[in-house]
Amino acid sequence: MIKGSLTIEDVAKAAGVSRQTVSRVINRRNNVKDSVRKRVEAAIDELGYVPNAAARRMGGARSYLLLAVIGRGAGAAGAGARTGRLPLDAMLLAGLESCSAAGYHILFEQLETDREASHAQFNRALTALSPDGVILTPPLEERVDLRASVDHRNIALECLGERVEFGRAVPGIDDGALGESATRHLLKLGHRQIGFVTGSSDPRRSDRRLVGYRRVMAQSGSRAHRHFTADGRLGFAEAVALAKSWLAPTIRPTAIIAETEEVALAILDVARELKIAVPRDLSLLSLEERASLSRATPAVSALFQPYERLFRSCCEKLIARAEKSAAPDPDDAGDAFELIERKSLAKAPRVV
Amino acid sequence: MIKGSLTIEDVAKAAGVSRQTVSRVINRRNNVKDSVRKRVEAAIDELGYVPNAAARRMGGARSYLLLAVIGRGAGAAGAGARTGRLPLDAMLLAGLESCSAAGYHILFEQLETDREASHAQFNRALTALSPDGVILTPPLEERVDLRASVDHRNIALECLGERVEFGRAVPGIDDGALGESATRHLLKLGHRQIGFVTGSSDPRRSDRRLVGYRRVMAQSGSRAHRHFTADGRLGFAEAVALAKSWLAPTIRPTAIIAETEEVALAILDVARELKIAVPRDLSLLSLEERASLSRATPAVSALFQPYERLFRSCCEKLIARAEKSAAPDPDDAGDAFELIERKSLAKAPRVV
DNA sequence: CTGTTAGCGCTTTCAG
DNA sequence: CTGAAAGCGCTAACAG
Repeated sequence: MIKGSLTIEDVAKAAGVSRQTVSRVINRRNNVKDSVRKRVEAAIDELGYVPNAAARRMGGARSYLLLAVIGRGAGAAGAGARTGRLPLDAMLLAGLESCSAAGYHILFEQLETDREASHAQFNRALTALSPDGVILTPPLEERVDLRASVDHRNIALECLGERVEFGRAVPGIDDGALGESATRHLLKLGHRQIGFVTGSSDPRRSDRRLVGYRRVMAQSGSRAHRHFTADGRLGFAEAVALAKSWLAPTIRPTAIIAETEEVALAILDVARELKIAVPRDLSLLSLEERASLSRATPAVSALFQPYERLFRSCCEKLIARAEKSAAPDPDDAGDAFELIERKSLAKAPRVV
Repeated sequence: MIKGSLTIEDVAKAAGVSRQTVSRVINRRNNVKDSVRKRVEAAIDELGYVPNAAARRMGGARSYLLLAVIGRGAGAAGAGARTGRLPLDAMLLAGLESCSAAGYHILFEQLETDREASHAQFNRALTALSPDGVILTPPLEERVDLRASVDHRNIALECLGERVEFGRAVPGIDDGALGESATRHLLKLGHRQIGFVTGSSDPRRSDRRLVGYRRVMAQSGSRAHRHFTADGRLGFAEAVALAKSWLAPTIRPTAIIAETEEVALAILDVARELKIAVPRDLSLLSLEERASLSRATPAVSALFQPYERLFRSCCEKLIARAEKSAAPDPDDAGDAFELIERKSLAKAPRVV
């Protein structure tokens, strides 16, 4: 049988108080006498009462729901994680963890491609669910219309990361800094001829990374970025061809930054074929982290954006705001990027 | 400003009907005159009205929510998909797709390890969310206590796949059949000396697959399964050692079934080291599909369970039940397993 | 500190 | 076929 649903009323009766008092207890209000609170808590435990989320929402309070929005082409497709995309599985798990700890729940919504249609879809989700917070994942943070919708409904919003553009802080992961950071790392190892191979599924992000790379290269006085750079979005085959055209001549890069795992692995293959020893003759750095990099020979180092951590942090901030509690310690934000040093990085060879 | 929330009442006024009629229209009841229905629909469109899910639930109707439950250790951890686990990202995307098409939403919940605690957590989620349907993912379908909870609340339940055990159909993916199927495939290619290397994170599933393998091997009259089988759960290092001990001697398997992508890649490495040509001298079949298999040399074939499709099918069934509409065509269930033939399979060599 | 009174937005009755 | 009434379980806003 369906048990007629255990309600706040049942608990109130059992504890001999009004349901409002029970409500105060479950919402951790501080205006309840300790002895009463204990009595109520005991009743809750004994009956196994759990407040109903929908009813709470109806009461005019929070919905205890967070909404994470992803674009088409985010995450994996088919079998295994595709390259150049969001690590959805890790993000989901991170979200579940931070939410369940606080009694929240997280929902995902994947937006259609069409701009207008996706906006409508977004609005629909917003009003149907009335979440307490929304997370816009890359590259959706650029969608001003979506941000406006959230704002208009007075819902808390978070995006993954933040960067400075034209002197202003804008939401979104700092791809430029990633490009810079990777380039600097290689420069520090003595490399001057550093190449950059794109491959991400999002050309705008590729461009920003490329800009960061070029900036640092120019500053360093190297001109390699004029030769060893691919401008457009590259498929796997083009990446291979490009790598070959770079690595076959005598004057070639001593280090390459690969935007994706796939491209990194492709370059590794090309190097092996051309009998260029990695890392002795060629250093390789991937801007995307995947398990397969650690199993390659040699294992490929990666400098990457901590999506999982960023996502978790978004959830926590949103929950904190909803609970009106202090925001989680910003100190634990950690580094902007994570570096996993494996076997593909070495000092630049003496002779180029 | 918060727009005072567009309600069913507003639509009713705009269309000049009672809110009950509007309710009937949005719930696709058939007892509404066509002209009235059109008027209401026009009003809905014009105002951009979207029914609030929480309120609908409160009205005593469906919640339009599906709950997918996963165990600890499911899905990926850290960067990139771990091996021997659920392709969570693909499942999430599949779920989002089938749900959003029907106006539903799907939530995930990851259960703690402890049995009792996880049961409590499950119950909490169930009563807090009151979902219209629940999906138990492997290996949770074995948890009788969870199934009972769902049943008790009269909530629809689906699990990934179904198999026969002791003559009865039980929920859960048919791992035994996967083992059998893989073995048969290799047998058909003329192989007799077929090895099986485990590596899954779930020993119970490994065992079932192993049993299937052994059954078919025994039927075929081969005794290879007595020699080329690993019984326990293998880590990567052990898998490598095992593969070496098999492949070094003159009498060795001509084909190996690898339970995970990781193990498959390990065997590939060992074979290369030992100068055993794949697939000429050794065929390799992975029971797990990952993108990296396609990029290995040679690319590794895989016979695997269609988690994504199964998950989607669960969502669809649940929604159909909630809508009391006919269940989706069972014909489109597709094959039990999917085979991706790549370059690692060949006929058995003449001489062993 | 505690209880009372109103709803939240929708759907189930049940009458017309 | 349509409308009116009642209430889902909870929480704001007010009284005490």
